[in-house]
Amino acid sequence: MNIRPKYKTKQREILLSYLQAASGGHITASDVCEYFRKQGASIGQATVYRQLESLVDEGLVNKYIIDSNSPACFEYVGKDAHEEGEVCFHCKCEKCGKLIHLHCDELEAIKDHLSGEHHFQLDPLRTVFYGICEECRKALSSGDAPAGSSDQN
Amino acid sequence: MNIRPKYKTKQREILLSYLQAASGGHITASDVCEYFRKQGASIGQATVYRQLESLVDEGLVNKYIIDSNSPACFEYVGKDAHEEGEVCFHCKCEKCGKLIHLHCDELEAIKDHLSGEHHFQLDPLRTVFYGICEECRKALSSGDAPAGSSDQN
DNA sequence: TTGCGTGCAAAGGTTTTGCATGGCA
DNA sequence: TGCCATGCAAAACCTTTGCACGCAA
Repeated sequence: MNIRPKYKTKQREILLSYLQAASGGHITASDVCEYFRKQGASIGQATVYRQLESLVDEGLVNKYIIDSNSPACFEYVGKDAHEEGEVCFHCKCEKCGKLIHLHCDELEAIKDHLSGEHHFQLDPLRTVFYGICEECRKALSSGDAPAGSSDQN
Repeated sequence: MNIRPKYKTKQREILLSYLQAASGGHITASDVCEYFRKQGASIGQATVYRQLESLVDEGLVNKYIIDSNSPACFEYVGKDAHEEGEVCFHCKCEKCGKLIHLHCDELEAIKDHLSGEHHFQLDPLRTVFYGICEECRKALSSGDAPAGSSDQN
């Protein structure tokens, strides 16, 4: 939550608009670099990481760490969501690696439960539910390997 | 959940007994290497990672990722918890690194909820709730940094 | 003009991989 | 004996850092 002076640079604007456009999706640092390349613009990876870090500090962007050896994901959440109690949970399929994005009151309730009963202040931003997604479960029960499985991360 | 043939090697046994002895604590790959060195035994880091991966696959050990650029932590959870329907959830304090074990019906209920409503089959063994534990929250709200803060892997 | 932001390249650290050897069953 | 596990070293990977230059204010 470092509020430091911010210049309005071209890189920051493009990055921010990209994140906003992809709102609800998950973007990695290398996605950002690729996007800039496609736009004909260019950016150094160091800048990407530094800008993303700033945006996370400012609360405009969330950072998710799904697995230790896959790159961190970023997602634009905006100022409102940050100030609101807007909570978002993530489910990660252990089989196909898919990341599912959930807004759900019942899940939010566990936040209160953990806080009230277990005195633990849940951080939904960092918490990822691991398990098996619908397609993979179907594929598993219907015999064997799903279509494009075998991946992971 | 790969059940592959397992040989009972010296390295595996020492590693497993170390993890069991440190049950409830969190251990990194380099901790393991150091432990072997102290024991007069030796092990290659590749073996450490490979064994840990196997143990995680078997459900004997859980893997926790606290921060993208700090090493992953491992913890022995045992076979019983895995084979029984006995569900155990883990809360990890992002501040002090403490790992809290929870047996709780309400948390188990989210398993059914995710399955019923979101068609996602939760794997409690892999899932870790991240957040702030009671002591750290108190320490944070009561002014500033807690006693031995600033740590965390 | 000031000093933050940028870019390049190199470093940092963790984790993975290839290949020959050793050891369990 | 057959195969898996091991160990070493090197690679791969994401991310951070140093330093000089460019650009916003």
